[in-house]
Amino acid sequence: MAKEGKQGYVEHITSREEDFSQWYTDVIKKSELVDYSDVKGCMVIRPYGYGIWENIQKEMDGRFKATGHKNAYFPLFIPESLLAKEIEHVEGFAPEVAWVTHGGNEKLQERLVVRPTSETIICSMYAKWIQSYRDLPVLINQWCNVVRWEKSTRPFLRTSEFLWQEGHTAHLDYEEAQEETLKMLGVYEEFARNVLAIPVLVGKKSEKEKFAGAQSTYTMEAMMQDGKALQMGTSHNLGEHFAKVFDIQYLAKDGKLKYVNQTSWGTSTRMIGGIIMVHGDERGLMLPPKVAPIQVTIIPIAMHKEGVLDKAREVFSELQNAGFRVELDDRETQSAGWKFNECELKGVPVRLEIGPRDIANGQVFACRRDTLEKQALPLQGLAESVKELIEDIHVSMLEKAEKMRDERIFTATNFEEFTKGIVEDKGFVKAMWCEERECEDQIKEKTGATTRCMPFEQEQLSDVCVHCGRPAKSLTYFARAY
RNA sequence: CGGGGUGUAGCGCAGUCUGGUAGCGCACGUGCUUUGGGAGCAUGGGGCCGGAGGUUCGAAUCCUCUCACCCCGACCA
Repeated sequence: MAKEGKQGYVEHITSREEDFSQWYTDVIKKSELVDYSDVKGCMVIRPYGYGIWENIQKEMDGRFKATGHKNAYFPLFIPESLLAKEIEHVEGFAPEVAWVTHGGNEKLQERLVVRPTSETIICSMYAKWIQSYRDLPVLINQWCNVVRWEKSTRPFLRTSEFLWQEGHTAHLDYEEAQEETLKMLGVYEEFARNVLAIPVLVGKKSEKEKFAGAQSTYTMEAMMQDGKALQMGTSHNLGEHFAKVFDIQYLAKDGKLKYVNQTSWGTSTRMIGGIIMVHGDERGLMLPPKVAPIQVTIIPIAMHKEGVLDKAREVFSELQNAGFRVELDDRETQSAGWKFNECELKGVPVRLEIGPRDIANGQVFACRRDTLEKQALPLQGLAESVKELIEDIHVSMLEKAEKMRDERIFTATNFEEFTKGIVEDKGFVKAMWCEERECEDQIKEKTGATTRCMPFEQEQLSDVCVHCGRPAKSLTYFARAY
């Protein structure tokens, strides 16, 4: 933010309290994460924004390798007949698929859909690949783009085209598939916490909210600073459903022909939207150090003075060799103050200032993005202190997000409390629920909230269903959602 | 698809009510001085006012029709 009365400030960001939605739009544009394209609902991810995605990919892919998954690639186009094989699935996605009707000037015999997800094309291949129990499990992931022709769109949160990873596995039986489903949900949860510094709620989706064609869907839900929920990842146990449709059978040890049990799980560029809405503040982005494209920016002060630039370059090399993603901002065209503000807008975790005064004292001046606290760090052992600083930033960002989330989770044992939690306090509400669809619809209509997830650890809050008076079955989180 | 808004320089806007041939801030070019929280002075370049039609001597401004985008809802990672 600019100082009052100071001429020449560049960016103004709408206050979060004033208009969270506008704040979000301002931040992503002004920090150069994305731009709007000419095609409605498609975003241009600029290099700085893509850098976050690259780091997410790297971190997550490492985890997939550790759990034995391999990457592969399947086609962008899916023949209509293939998609249409699974009726529940096609009904779930039909309203939002993009069709290819022509190849060059010729009309195609059969229309193609641009994949909204790849279950069908992958299953059709699995049917060929899997013959025996010896071929199982199949553990494959793909990084790709998918297209869903959404009616209304928002950068990162809901775009016509988005980047994601989708894991597709095939297993011997239901139990093994279930284990895989929960294992990958666990991987996502750990990733969100340890990489994105976002604490999530995990649990099961209601029948209404579950994936088209899945036996059961599990989710991780994060709370944004305006109290709305963002689904940041899902993991589905598909059971034998797709196997029966696509005829994926194997010969078991006992000589019987059996259907495989499958899972699929995915996370997308939506997570970047989550990072922005969980951590950002009045100055702009605040990136968790593990995904920040630039972890440290070095800003030389009074660059023209003897030795300043040399020392800055020295520090740059030292940190780079120590493995940090570091940038030396030696542009002569911008003033130091301008660079400070830009760093904050773009959410760089650590800013180092090096000026004549610091050099004389054998130190650099460090400012951390999360608290904006400044401290002098001795040049001696700098890489180590920066490492500690960065680790500390991650921890304190996570703690802050955790506090923010917990403060806005309310418990309701009747509908008055429920409405208050959703409408007035604008948060998540924990309540007992009868698991009836009708009840879910009424809640949506009256409060705007949807069921987010049913947690694994069940506790008994009240015997009365929150709304409709039928016997309560499950503890459930409700919230408005993005 | 409903409800609300906005289209004027690269970005953000004023001007529209009450028609008179387009202005401000930032950004950009050049020169000098600056550089520890968005620098200063001087000087310069850039717009057929979203599009089409109409009214008028004259339209950014009034009328009609269109197109695009944004926000809030219904649908979704």
